[in-house]
Amino acid sequence: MCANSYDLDSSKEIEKYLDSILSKRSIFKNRDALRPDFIPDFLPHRENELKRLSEIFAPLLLSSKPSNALLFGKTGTGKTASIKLVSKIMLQKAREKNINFIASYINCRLEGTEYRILSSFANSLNLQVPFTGLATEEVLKRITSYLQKVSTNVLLILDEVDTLVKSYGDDVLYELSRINETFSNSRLALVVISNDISFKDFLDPRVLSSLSEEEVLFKPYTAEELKDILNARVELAFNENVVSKDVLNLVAAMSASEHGDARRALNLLRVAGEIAERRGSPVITEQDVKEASLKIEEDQVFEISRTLPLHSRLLLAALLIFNQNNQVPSSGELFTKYKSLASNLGIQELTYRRVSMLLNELEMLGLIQSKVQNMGRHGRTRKMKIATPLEPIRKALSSDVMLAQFITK
DNA sequence: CTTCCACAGGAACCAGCGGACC
DNA sequence: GGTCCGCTGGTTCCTGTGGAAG
Repeated sequence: MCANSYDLDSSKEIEKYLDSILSKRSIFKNRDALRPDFIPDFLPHRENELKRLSEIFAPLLLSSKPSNALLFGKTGTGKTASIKLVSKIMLQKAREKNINFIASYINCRLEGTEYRILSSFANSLNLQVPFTGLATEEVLKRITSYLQKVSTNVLLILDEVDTLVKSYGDDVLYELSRINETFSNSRLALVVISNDISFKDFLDPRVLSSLSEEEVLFKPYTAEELKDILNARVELAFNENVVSKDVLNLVAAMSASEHGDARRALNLLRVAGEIAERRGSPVITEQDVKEASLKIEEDQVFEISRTLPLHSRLLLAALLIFNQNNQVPSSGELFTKYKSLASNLGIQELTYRRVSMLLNELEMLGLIQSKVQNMGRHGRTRKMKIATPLEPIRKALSSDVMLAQFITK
């Protein structure tokens, strides 16, 4: 009985809540237009780059071998969007004219290893390859003999290739860049995208010369350019008069100061929209934008800390304890603290060497910050501290049953 | 000027897993 | 069923180093 009336009440509550949401006119027309994987048909301020790219790869549709290309630029400068747009249009053209054409997009950071990149490539060619068990060279061999057999034109896009090169070297790039020599019936053009120009230093000169037959540089957007991009996207994403000029300027200015990253600007706008929507407001205010900016950072920190592996979380907890007492520990002191937490929980602690690597990873994630300090006779050490707001970290760690006991309010 | 600390971080190696292939 | 493979997540061993103390 009791449970029943409870159910009744809460279902009424939910209904009321849903009604109130549905009755409100959403400020969004198409929320997805602000998502990072959305590829618009119009990319402002990338006209030159788009033209270059289509010139470079047009020969593929005439079944002749085009140059390989190297695309550079910081994150959020439109590299991925541009090449995806070009390949999308090439695909349409190829279909119209009945030409064999495959565009294969692979993100090297997400795939992670040489083997997975090649097997993902194979799968995109409709060539089934087991996800483990084969030698990497075997996968490559299967790909080449398949391409020899089917006779097609392939645009292979390797995004964020710097992460691959830094941990595995350029072997795969070398093989792929000369893959055309091994078959005569197909053509393959390689597009390599990197956030980091210095990655060229890691390449063998032969690989470099083959990859950089064409180079396209993507400059960061200025605040003015960001405004145009936002404007174009606001029309797709929001209903009329939701985003004022002032708000748009603010978003553009905030993002331009963060290296002209369009992806982040769009994300900021989306989150600000969601905040306004939840508030029941018909328009986005500057306050919403500021709140959104804070929320984005805090959510990121929370999510990263929550999903860290056990020993990294232990390290973070140890550092949090120091920071809460306004202490900035050395790496050695932090290690000692970490060991005591671990033994407290009956967990086998890792070696100092490994811990040192985990700390580096935490620093790469932007969670912690270290400063080398020389103490002469007393050696050299890194002073460690948390580099983000403490609250989301505290929240993430105390939601962990095991760690909660160490985290004080 | 030399010494020497408290680490940083590279290199090589290992165990265990899931899986392919013959 | 034995041998090979890639990959993760470690360990062991080692060399390198800035600058205050001596």
